[in-house]
Amino acid sequence: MAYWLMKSEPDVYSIEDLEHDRTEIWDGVRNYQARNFLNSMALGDMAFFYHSNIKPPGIVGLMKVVETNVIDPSQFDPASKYYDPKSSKDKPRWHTVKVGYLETFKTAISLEELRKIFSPEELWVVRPGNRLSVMPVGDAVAEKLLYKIQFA
DNA sequence: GCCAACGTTGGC
DNA sequence: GCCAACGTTGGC
Repeated sequence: MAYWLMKSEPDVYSIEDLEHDRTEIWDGVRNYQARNFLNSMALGDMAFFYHSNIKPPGIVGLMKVVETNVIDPSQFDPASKYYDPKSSKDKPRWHTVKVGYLETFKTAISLEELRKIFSPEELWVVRPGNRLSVMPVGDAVAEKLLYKIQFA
């Protein structure tokens, strides 16, 4: 089982929204590196939910992958901001996963805190200028995070 | 609101 | 295939 970190702007979709919806297709990723990570996810993988573009940004909860190889429906929807006219139904460009809500942490772990605990090599989200919205999290890093949350 | 980082696009 | 222009992300 692998761990991931997935970013979302809470104005667009927050952990509270996911708690309400229980499961949701993680749509709108339009970056190939991020998509490749989505493609390599397996059932039961865990993902940290990261709130971006908010004060303070940080990890706010945990979710799990409940369905893999989901074709992102927004790529075919001309009304969607994620519409991709270059994608076709026979050859969809954008696959994603469906995630399920697990928990919202009592205390979020802010980016500032993450920078104190982890090096940029350990955790990509603390890399300066990092813009990737889906990234792997190493087992050791994930365990540290989960341990920290337990005693927060 | 600013701006650095950086991915994508398109002209050549 | 190069690279300048452009657009987006996301922290501050």
